[in-house]
Amino acid sequence: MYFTCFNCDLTLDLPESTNSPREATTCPSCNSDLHLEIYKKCPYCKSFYLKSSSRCLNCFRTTDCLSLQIQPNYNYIDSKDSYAQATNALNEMNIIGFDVETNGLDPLEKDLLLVQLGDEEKTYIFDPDWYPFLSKEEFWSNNQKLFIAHNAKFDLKFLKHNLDVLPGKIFDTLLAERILTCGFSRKLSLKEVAKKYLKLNVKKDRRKDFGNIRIAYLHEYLSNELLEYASLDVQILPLIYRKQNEQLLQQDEMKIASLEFEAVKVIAKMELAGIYIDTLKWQQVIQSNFQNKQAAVKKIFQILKGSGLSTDLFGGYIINLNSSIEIRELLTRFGIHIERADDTTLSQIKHPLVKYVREYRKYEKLLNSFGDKFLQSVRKQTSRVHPSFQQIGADTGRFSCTSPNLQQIPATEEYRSCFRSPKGRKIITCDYSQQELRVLASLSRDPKFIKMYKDGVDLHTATASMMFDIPEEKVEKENHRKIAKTINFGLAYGRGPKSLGITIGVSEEQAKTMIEKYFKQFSHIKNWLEQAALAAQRKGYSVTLLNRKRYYKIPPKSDPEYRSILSSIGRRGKNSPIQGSSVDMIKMALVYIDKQLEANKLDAFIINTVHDEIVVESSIPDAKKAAKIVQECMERAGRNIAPNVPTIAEANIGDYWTH
DNA sequence: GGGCCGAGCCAC
DNA sequence: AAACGTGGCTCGGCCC
Repeated sequence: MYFTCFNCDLTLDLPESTNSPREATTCPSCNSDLHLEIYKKCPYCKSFYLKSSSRCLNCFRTTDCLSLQIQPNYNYIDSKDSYAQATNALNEMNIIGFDVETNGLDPLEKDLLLVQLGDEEKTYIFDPDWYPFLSKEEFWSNNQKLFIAHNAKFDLKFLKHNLDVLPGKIFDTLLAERILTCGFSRKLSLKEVAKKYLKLNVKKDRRKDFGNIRIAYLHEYLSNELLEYASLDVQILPLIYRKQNEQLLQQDEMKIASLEFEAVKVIAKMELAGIYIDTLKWQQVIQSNFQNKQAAVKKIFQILKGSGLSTDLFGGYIINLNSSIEIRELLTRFGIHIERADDTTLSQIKHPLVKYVREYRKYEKLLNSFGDKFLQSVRKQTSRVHPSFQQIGADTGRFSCTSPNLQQIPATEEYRSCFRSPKGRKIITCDYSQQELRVLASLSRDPKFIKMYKDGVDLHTATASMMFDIPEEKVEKENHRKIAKTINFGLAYGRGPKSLGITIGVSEEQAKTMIEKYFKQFSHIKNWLEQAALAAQRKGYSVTLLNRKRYYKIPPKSDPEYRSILSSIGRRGKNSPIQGSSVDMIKMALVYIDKQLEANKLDAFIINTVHDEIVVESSIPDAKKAAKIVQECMERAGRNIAPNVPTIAEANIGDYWTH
């Protein structure tokens, strides 16, 4: 039995009979009599991990991988009889593997070629002839049945678009794997997952096989081999499910998994719905920012000319204003020496040239990231964009978004107003008020912080009043309140005195004093943050209010980066429960909203979500009702996740996405 | 001509 | 003694 001293990291091999790990055993190295925990040695990577843990936190392997032989076995449905046989069998199954084959990734542009349903014994393969019948089957919505899919979002989008049905209960083996190994690994493909749990080598990606098939010639292309592989993909799903389900129970992550499995349906619908773009307005914005950029360029070259230095100061070619190297070089010629040419550095230099370079960059960035290229992802027929959300994109549980990333649209009316409602409809924007700070209040149970939220006072003013010990009416907005606000928001990031000092323009020493004043008032927050950092470093993971876990790779003490990695884990350990619990909350809200809008048969649907915000498109007559539902659902999720702190969501009905 | 990476910057 | 958390996109610059 191995023990590790958390004070000095010495690992001891002690006899099995040693009593409770928490007992005051003295460490022979540092004499610490605390912090001893029993460790097991991993048979694969030989590292140590907590005895109570079900898997090695270093390599994440379990010792109970099974080896199995599995033979493809399928029924290709080609008659009324075989269809009846298949649906009878499916009606009897409680665990149903579910997969589809398509000739492309975009459900709005490409075809659903096959739908495969079955268990580990047999797969029933349905071609498009059967969709009209299949769509009427009631097993889809039967809550006794669990549909197992790998990356269900993909299959659900094609199913919804072609058959207009969605399964009631889903288990997504990709999401399950992400939950189980969050922060440790991103080996999420079916191939990797099958290898891990079944020691099975699944053949290559099926997409390439089906990619070129045109639906009219489907039958000519389908070979036994193709169908066998399509069948195997389904047959292994229930097997993987059983293994992962057990792991989820062991790691106490069933609750968070159930939430993610409910949410995946909502995300699939949201991606299909897309968001309407006023492309004309978008082009006008591009035009105006292009002119702004040109104006900055003109100013820059005027200054260059006026300085006596010509534009060929780079050996005959004109300076590339997009190159930070060349910008730095240029500034050197003007007697300005900088190490980095980023905006924070440039913002401290008072020089007209620098001013216009910053101006140029600003518009160049907007034109590049939010220019013509963005319009390419707009679907011409409908003038809508259909971005791709990664449901657990960040290790904290947050969504990430691509093609295009709707979570980084500039928060200005100029850009946001391009995301509008089509004619005769409305946009509802609803966001949580200070979501992360309220979550921190809930996590830390700080009585003063919670009271401020219960009293509904201005949080930053009230914290300023307390930390500077002055009445609220004496709090200066640009001084005390600003400092309090900066500290409040910095808490969730593990921000230190140096960075705080730079932001509010005081010395590091002064910043340190202010943080001390702050923590003197909010000692529970101080304690919680410290404990969260320590827990992450010691246990190797953080947890959210719904027990979502994020694992950390703890380096060996011999790692030259050991100290810096460990403090990084400390900061992430502070941030992850806050950010992650906020994620739990908004995902729960998304599920509630989707259910309520449907239950009330409203012509309204979710079109976007950005961390603490949900955007819904609605018909005009339903808008008020929908907005009320959105707000209520968000607040209900707040009460569920953080019951000890009031959660406020603010809804706005308008013609476009507001901020 | 494509892949990769860091710099820089957009969001919350 | 420090050290601001989570992403995606585009570009320059370098490599093969």
